[in-house]
Amino acid sequence: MKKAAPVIVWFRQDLRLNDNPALVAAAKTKGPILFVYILDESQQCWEMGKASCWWLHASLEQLAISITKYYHAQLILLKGNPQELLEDLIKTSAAQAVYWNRCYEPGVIARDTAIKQFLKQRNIEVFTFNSALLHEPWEYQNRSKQPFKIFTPFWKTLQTMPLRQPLAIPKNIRSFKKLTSLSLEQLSLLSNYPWYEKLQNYWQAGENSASHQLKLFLKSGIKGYQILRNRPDLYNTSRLSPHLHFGEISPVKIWSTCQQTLEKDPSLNQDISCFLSELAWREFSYHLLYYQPTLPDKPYRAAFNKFTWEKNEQALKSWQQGLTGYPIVDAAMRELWETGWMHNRSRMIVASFLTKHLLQPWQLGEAWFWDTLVDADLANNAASWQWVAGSGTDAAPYFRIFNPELQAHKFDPQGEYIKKWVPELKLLPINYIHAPWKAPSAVLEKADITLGKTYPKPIIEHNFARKRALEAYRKTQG
DNA sequence: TGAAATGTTGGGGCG
DNA sequence: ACGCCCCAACATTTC
Repeated sequence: MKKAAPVIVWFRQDLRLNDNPALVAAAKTKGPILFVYILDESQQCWEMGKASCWWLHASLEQLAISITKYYHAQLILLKGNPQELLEDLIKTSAAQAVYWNRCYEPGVIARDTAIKQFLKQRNIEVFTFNSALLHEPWEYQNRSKQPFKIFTPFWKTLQTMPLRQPLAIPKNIRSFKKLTSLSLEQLSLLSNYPWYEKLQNYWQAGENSASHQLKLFLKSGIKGYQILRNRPDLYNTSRLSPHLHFGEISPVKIWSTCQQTLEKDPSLNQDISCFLSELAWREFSYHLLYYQPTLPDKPYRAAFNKFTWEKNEQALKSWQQGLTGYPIVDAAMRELWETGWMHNRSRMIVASFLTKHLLQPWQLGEAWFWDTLVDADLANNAASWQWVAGSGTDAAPYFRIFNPELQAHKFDPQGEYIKKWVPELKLLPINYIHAPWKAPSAVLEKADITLGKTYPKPIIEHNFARKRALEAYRKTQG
């Protein structure tokens, strides 16, 4: 029998061996496999944020370990222009086919389409798969065969669509020997200043960790999720977002594990359904981005093109640094800076504050999140900012302006979230911790606080901001 | 996956 | 006992 030709498995945002369709398909060829990751420096796609770079570095390290452990093989690391690097690799290895799992950022789609065409012209086979989504963005259709614009019918449709089972790690594959690779350090994903060391206190990248996190969540976080997911002071969200973004775990795996958990404990029905609907929001974002490639830059609804934002560097900076004088906003922004992540309720509150209280363009908030979040994801980030700003489809209505003080009382009733992230307020009694500007001077003094010195006065007054936003937003109607 | 303004109701104080 | 007012509690409307 003729010996099977070598094949390339090109890892991208699928940094796992479990449930990896491209890897499974490549293994079936029986040819020796080259495992490759290419850091794209061809400027064709959205440049990664700094927190994402840190995560990628850690995730690649884990993937390389897994590949060594399972296959006694090496993950080849490269950087530069993917098309040129693949061409070189094919020349030196005599590989006959390239396997990859699809990505969905508009720039990446364009890049991959070109590479696929380029390779096919050279008689190299290309096989691509869905590993990152429950269903392909183009597989969702509403009753009139159009893309969805509203979440609820999208979610209903998703639940009726048959879903594949997760795939096991392929065994007994042959790996390609004699390779040259850059070292992980040579990818230069980490900056010289080790700011990111703090992130190591909160996160462990890699598919083992992702799978462990899912188990932990289903064991101790899912019960009561429907209510408790809104509490930034508690640990009741899955925190799987960065793992999902880099493909360390697949949504198919999450879905199927949830179904298994539900079978064991039917009383979790509401909570699991609610959690899966959050996964569906992720799908919805990808669906929107696929049909609206300008989603990250331009308002979905054209009426917002003429919106009169009040650009203000100082206001933006106060928001970024967590110095707005509104404890819940500041706690959230500092949580982000410290951990590279922010609770979803907090994200809504700070996004509402930036776009509505401060009237800063949502793109500025989006850019800050892009740089600082370890789970920064083009589709989710863009869709979510537009949702809050009101410029998206099926968005929050323009008049929905969060009152930071009320939100704080509702979702951080004991003030624990504030105490954790805004420690200079920790001595304030609960009835003032969410609104220190209301505290009598004796109370402030006792709590060791001087407003304007140890903690800022509110940079904007709520009622004034609310009315100003309503006025500005009203013009986008009709 | 709001908040604020406005409207309604009903119990209690009081003349 | 009755009408009147107050206002909390809840409901509805508006932004």
